[in-house]
Amino acid sequence: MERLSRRERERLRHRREILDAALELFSERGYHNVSVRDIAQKAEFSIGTIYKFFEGKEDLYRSLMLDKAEELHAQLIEALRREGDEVEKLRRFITTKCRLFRENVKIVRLYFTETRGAGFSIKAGLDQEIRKKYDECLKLVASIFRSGMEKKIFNDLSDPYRLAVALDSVCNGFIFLWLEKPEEHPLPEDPNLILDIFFKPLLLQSS
Amino acid sequence: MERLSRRERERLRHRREILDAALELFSERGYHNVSVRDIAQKAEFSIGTIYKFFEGKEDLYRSLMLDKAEELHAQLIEALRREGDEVEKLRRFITTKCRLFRENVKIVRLYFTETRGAGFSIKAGLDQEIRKKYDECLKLVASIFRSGMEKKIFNDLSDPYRLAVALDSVCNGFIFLWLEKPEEHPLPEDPNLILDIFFKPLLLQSS
Amino acid sequence: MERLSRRERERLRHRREILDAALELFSERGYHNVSVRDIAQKAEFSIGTIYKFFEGKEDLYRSLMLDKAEELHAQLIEALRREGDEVEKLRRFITTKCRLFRENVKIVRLYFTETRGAGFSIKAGLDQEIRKKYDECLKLVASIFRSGMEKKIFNDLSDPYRLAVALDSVCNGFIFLWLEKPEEHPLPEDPNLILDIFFKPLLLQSS
Amino acid sequence: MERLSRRERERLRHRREILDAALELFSERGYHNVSVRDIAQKAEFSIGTIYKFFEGKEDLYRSLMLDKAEELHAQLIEALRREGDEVEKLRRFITTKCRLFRENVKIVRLYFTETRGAGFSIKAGLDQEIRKKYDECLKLVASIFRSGMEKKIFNDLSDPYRLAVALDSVCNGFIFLWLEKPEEHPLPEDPNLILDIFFKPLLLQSS
DNA sequence: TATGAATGAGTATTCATTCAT
DNA sequence: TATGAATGAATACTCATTCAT
Repeated sequence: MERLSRRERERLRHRREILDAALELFSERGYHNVSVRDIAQKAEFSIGTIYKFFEGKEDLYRSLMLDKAEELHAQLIEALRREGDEVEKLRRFITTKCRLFRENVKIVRLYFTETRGAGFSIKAGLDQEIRKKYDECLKLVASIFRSGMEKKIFNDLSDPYRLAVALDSVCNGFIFLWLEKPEEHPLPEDPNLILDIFFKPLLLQSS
Repeated sequence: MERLSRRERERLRHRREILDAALELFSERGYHNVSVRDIAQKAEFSIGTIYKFFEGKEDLYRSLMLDKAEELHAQLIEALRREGDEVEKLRRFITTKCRLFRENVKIVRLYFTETRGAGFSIKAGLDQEIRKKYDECLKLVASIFRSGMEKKIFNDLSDPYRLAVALDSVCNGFIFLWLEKPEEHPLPEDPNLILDIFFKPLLLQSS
Repeated sequence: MERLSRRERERLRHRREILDAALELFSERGYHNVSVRDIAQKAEFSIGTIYKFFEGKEDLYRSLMLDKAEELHAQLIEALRREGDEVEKLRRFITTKCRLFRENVKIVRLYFTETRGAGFSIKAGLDQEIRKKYDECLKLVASIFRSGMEKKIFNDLSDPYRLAVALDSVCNGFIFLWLEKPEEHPLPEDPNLILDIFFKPLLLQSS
Repeated sequence: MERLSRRERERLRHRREILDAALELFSERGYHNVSVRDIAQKAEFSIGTIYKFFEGKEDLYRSLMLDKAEELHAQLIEALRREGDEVEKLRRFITTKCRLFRENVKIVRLYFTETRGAGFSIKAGLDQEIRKKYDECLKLVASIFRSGMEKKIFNDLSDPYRLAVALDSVCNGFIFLWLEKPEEHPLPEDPNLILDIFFKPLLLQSS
């Protein structure tokens, strides 16, 4: 078991406090409309201290995004890896993804501006790292579809990776709907609401 | 038939040239990383001339987005309104959407940062106007699903609006894939590649 | 008798229209807060035409001030030169000065910013020319005091020029009062209200 | 006795240095012909530092004017309030006013452009604040005249406030004369030179 | 070690003036 | 001759970053 010195623990706590303040501000006003001074004030540190923890505004932003991205993806991947049959795993993917987004609205707003927005945002490098993690997830979902097809649980009507993208996209679509008008379009509690779109035929005369 | 004076035609051409230069730069580097000076230089006009055509940087951006959004949405809506049965209309929606995006990659990058990104970006008002148009499209697609259900062509496995969101999201998902790695993930020419995901059951033992 | 061609007369009328528009705007907003475009619009001429009449914004301003200054000083000097005894002439100076100011509030506002303000205003040259005219007036008033002293009508309690400055200053003081709060401090119709301050002793026990 | 920290004292010194540099430049070239960059260079600070001390160019100007106006008016009012009979007080008013102006030529140039110039200059609000102080002085002088009249020291030939305006105006007139040509028209050391104009009758045969 | 005063490059915007039509 | 589109230098102000204390 690793023990950090009090010094080290304090440092980490301060780092976290700065990141929390930054997230609050960035998610409210966007990267370019928040100054380092704003963050310092909100976190109740001096500007100099911010620069002790991060190389600059950009590094602070990157750290914020990567830290959270890592955390969220770790949870998502854990959910996908847990024991269970294919359908169960897909259900878990959907519920976990929805829960994570619900619990992390602020970072998600920023996250989507980055991952979905044009690649120029802030720094190309950030994008690449997050996309890599994102793709890891998608590939795990794809592998679930593939294994389901091999077990003849799923119809192989499309390439598994594309199916994964499709499933993920539908989740995202519903999440966006919820982000825009939370009361009008609540996030589905029941993953079947999403899964049925894939599992059941929409076209009746499937001749 | 309305005829514009030479003066008027020149003005419009110049306006277009400025917007084109701006689109090029904004899509490459993002709104905040492009200065009015950059745009002026790229468009080969003086800074003052830019301000003759637009009230400011923000107005220039808004004009760019709204002009294009209007154009794209007009085409999309026209495609949805043209005669045809429900399946045909959905196919047309997919092919048109994919074609429009393929032909307008640059604006689409910006478009997605705006419509899907956090609401703070640039100006809330723009967002609202574009989202309204966007929603108009979704509602038209929803009405296709609804009419299909009434005609018993489609299974009413989900709310039509949600189905529209799902279909649109899957299209977006594939478009993003293509945007990231165009060679690896070409945009499907055949709309059935997307439609089959909805039309055919993924789950085999649909007991 | 000099006759101007129609061309020439039109030119002068246009010049006057431009100067009138400029006076209106300058007196409302001040030299630096009025653009040549504003003047052109108000005068209903094109910018280019303004530059046909004046070398630039500064020249326009100078012309405006000098034209009016000449006109006003001409009237003042005429009033001082007209026949009459010393007391009559002083009365005429006061009434004429007050009337001219009342009738030309707009130019007077500008005039005072120039003549009394710091010498930097717009262009030192302007100042000099106007001050010269101004001083001409003062010297005429001084000569009235001097002649009055010689005729033993006036007590020679002070240098005539200084007396002239004093009389003029008291007029200005009352004019400023009136400019600020016209209802509260109306301009005296009766010149004796001002003259009595000089003519009668304020101190009673003039032992 | 209040002691300021070294930090605080430095700050105040820097603020004063900036104001001094600004006064120098404004009085030479006028508000609109001095840029913030000019002031920063003259004060040997960076532009950013100027904005640490003042909200903007206008605020810097206002601070400069109000600081000095307060200081000068405080001294003038103190002079008027000190013990003494009416004639003594008037003498003190004249000598103090002349001394203050002599010692503060630069600010006075600016002061007059503001208080006497057209109301549009810089910002109406400033004008109001200074005029209020100015009027306070005038009313104090008026009260001296009034009390003198009540004591039958002064002849009540005019409204006390108007007399105050007249006296002040004559002082201003002489001060302007001195500002223009200091050698030719030195500021009177002896206040009686001005007072006699009021105290003694100019008209001999006061029939 | 922590602070925040100081820096100055960078940005949006204005406007007097020119000149092709 | 009259026009007004085009020009671009100039300016107020911001903010990421540094560094002396």
